[in-house]
Amino acid sequence: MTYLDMRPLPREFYVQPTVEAARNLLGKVLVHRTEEGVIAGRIVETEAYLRDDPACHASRGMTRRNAAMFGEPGRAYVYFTYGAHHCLNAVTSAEGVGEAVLIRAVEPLEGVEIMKRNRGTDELTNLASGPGKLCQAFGLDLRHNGLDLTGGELFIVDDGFDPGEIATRTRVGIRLAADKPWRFYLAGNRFVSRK
DNA sequence: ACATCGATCTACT
DNA sequence: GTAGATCGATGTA
Repeated sequence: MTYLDMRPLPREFYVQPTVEAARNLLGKVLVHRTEEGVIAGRIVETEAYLRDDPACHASRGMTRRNAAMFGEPGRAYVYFTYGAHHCLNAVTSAEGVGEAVLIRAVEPLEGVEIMKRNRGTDELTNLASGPGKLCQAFGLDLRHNGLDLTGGELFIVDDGFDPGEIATRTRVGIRLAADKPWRFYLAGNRFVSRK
């Protein structure tokens, strides 16, 4: 039994208010089928980015970079930033709105050796504890922008895990709308990017 | 055309 | 704790 055999969350899952989606994605499992093998990790930290939220890439209208955010829910929005890093989002809400959930951290479950190689470290808590690290560990880049998360390559499954207590904090690394409590993580989890 | 800055990470002090 | 990497998007001229 592998996470590959499990059914991806359906499109309807992503058609819900973005803050709820951010909370509901906690505890689910992100799966990437690569040529090297299957990589999977439990989502332990997310952030919501809303349409009328100055910190959201979509808040100033559609550009080539953020176009995927305005596409159908259940697709990936991957962007490149700081000249070095990629970040993975799941498009939520409804098509044309421009909202998404940033997947900030996962607990490595499967394909750990691949992740270690991709990241150049053996330390489990340093493999995917941050959005840039997560994409590097999972081998995600702009080629995956717009990919359908209900398909068979990159998807999210529910394995019945109980996320337990969810902590709510302000988002990391933003200047605008820094007071919004739209960051969520599993309380006490050691794989989050920050406590 | 040029300047600034970013949903980050690493290395170094 | 702070600086530097490094490039695309955006704002100003």
